[in-house]
Amino acid sequence: MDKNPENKVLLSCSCENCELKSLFFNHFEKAELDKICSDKIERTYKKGQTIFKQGDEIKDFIYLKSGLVKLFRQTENNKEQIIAIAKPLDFVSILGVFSTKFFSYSVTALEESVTCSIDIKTITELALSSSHLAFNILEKISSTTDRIIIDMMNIREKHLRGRIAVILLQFAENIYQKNEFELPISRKELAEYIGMTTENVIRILSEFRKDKLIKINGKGIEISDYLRLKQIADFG
Amino acid sequence: MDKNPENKVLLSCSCENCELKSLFFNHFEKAELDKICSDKIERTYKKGQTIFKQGDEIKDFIYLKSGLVKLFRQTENNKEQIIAIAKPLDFVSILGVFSTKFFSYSVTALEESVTCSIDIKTITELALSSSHLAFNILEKISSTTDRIIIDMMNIREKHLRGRIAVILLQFAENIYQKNEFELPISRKELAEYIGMTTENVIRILSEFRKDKLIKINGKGIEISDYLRLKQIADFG
DNA sequence: ATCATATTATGATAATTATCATACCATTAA
DNA sequence: TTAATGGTATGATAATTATCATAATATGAT
Repeated sequence: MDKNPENKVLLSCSCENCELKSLFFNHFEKAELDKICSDKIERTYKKGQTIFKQGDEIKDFIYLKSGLVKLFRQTENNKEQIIAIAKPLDFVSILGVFSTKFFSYSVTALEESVTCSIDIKTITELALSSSHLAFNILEKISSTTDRIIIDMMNIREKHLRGRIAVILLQFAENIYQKNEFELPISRKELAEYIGMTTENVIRILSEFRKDKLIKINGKGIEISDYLRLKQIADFG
Repeated sequence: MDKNPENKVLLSCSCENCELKSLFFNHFEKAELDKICSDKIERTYKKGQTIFKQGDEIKDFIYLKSGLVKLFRQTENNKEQIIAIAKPLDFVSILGVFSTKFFSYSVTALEESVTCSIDIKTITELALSSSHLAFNILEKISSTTDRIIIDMMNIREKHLRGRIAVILLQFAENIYQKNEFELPISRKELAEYIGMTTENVIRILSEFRKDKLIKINGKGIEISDYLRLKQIADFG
């Protein structure tokens, strides 16, 4: 595949079968779709590469076609917090994308990922000319941020074991749809995600292993006792 | 003022000067505005009254005209968490209002409050026929939920003293725009808001009083040493 | 390969926070 | 009026979590 130094891959238009289309552009005529297609830019990022940084100007409306990315921010005291992990069909640009000029968070790829970007001016004009599009974006963005808020509140009320259980189940159920998966982030990042220290993340994963709730092999996790883990996630 | 048992007050239409208009309906013709006005319902709630409950069907799109309300939810284990405190011009229906059928949280008035409701079907139809409206709602809702997410993450990384400092400054700066105000919620609710126990909220308020950062008189709070409180909010 | 660095791992200890107990005060119901 | 209730207040103790130290393993760069 042909790559330029900026990880920019201009593909010939193939929006016909894109899931983005069925989510947002169903109400468009072919001519309008072609316009969007010709304006969109697909970019490929390797694991660890930055898609944009906190403080960057918001130039594009970005959507994840494939792969997995993390949204994170730097706190006032230079600690990192993971806000969310986005999977295909999720927005990468959510927070403030239509209400501020600069990103309040960064995004990096956790695995090889492909994004689809549309110039923010173009999508804004489109949204202002198509209420269906605006409404679809509204629905999608607000359900995403709602999910983030509810998840954060659920995590907050739990002790460390409960937090780890919740997050493992989230990976198994929402991201990989499997009881066996490779953690896409380090223990340190896991800690930044659910508000605890790296040492305690490691410690509790070890406990879970000793308690035969999970099997661990480096980043590989297998959930061996789903029900008990669920119990801990809900009440422990 | 004329009240029926359901706290419903049907006012003669006076949307001309309503702030809602300048926020969302600038692009409407007079005829359309009149339609909205005739459909809208204003309701007055006394302190402590419920506006809607977690699990209720979402029938209206609700907006706070005056007063102060709290948005809160019941966790799996029947503890309450305050999600946000909404002030005039804020939405009361944010989370999931266009993406789910039932409210995932409750709202009650913290002081005498007036809401303006528009039937959810009506506003949905309007949003689907006016991209400007849809876009304005998108902007407003997403900036509100963004604020909630960032605030929650800021609170999370802090120790108890920092959390109390942050929340006191939030009341002073965002809600009352004064260094002296009456707390609209109890210590217990404060605890539910920032994820700590009631006893520790009380304890730390006492500490702040002893350290001459604030003056306390029941629910009355006066910030005496803004700079030091700010310091604690940022780094303590 | 070898060095440097980051990640994973575990224990000991310190710091933070929650829980339990008690008391006082204000408000409301009987 | 008294009794009951809920909010505020404070101390003692227990539980939870973070920090510090150290080491083994893995990863990446040269």
